[in-house]
Amino acid sequence: MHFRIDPSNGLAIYDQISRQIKFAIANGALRGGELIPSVRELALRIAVNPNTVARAYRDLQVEGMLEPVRGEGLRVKEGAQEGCRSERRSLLKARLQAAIAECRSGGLTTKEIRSLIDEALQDTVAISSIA
Amino acid sequence: MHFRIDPSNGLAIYDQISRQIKFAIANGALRGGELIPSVRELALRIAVNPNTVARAYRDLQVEGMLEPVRGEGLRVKEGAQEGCRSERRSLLKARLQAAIAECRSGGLTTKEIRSLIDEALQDTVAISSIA
DNA sequence: CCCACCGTACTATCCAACTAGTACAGGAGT
DNA sequence: ACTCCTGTACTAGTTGGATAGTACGGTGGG
Repeated sequence: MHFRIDPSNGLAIYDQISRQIKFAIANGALRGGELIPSVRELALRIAVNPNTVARAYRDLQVEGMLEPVRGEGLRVKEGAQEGCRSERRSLLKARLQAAIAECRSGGLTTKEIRSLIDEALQDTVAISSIA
Repeated sequence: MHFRIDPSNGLAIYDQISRQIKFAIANGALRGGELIPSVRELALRIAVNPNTVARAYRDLQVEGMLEPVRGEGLRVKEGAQEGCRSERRSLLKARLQAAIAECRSGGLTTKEIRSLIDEALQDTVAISSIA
């Protein structure tokens, strides 16, 4: 479970946290029944205020992805993976749509957009292989 | 010159304004020597505070895209198009890269990302043909 | 000359997000 | 029983973005 928080991302930090946890559940990095990092530990790890992490966890509970275990922490709900997979898809699609819509309103043709996307795909391959 | 402002975009409003003006210069909707809409007029049109528009205009002056004309307003600088074109490219590429990077960190394969992108490209075609 | 408009500047206010610090009830492990 | 850790709750302060309102110097046109 590795986190990457970017304060200048536009997205609120607690949103970035909850998204990344959803993604981790979606791809099996976190499984049903497994305990997630405690509020204080995660806050320390990603250098963020504990309240911000708690806010993300609360959101995830409301959405039914996590459940509390008395005295131990928060656990990934059994069967949360399907929900996370479909939500991951729609979240990421919305993000791609927004970026592409801005390209269109900027006057780029579909062809030009495709070429930009190909560049970006290659660049991000390079980045993720470094990291 | 048509503007579309989305307050929940993550981007600050003044950034959205300056970006869209750069894009308009890039694709020739605004040409060198042409006066841009006044602070007060644009603010009224997009239902935003004049200060916010003024902030965007100030930024564009600092970046060398606009120049003041005493008593008349702000004018697109002669030869600003090239700069705007290259900047449009890098701004949009950065946005696409960020979206794709989030897909990758979410555990999607390049193939899955491509399929999502194709969907998004189709959807935004539909949207822009409506608008 | 005068009025309308231009950009610019400034202060005050509001709000959401985030930070900071503290406190509390409950269970685990020893 | 004691200590440590868990989530949760609360107040207070900070920051950045946006709003509201006002004011100023400069210019164009009637």
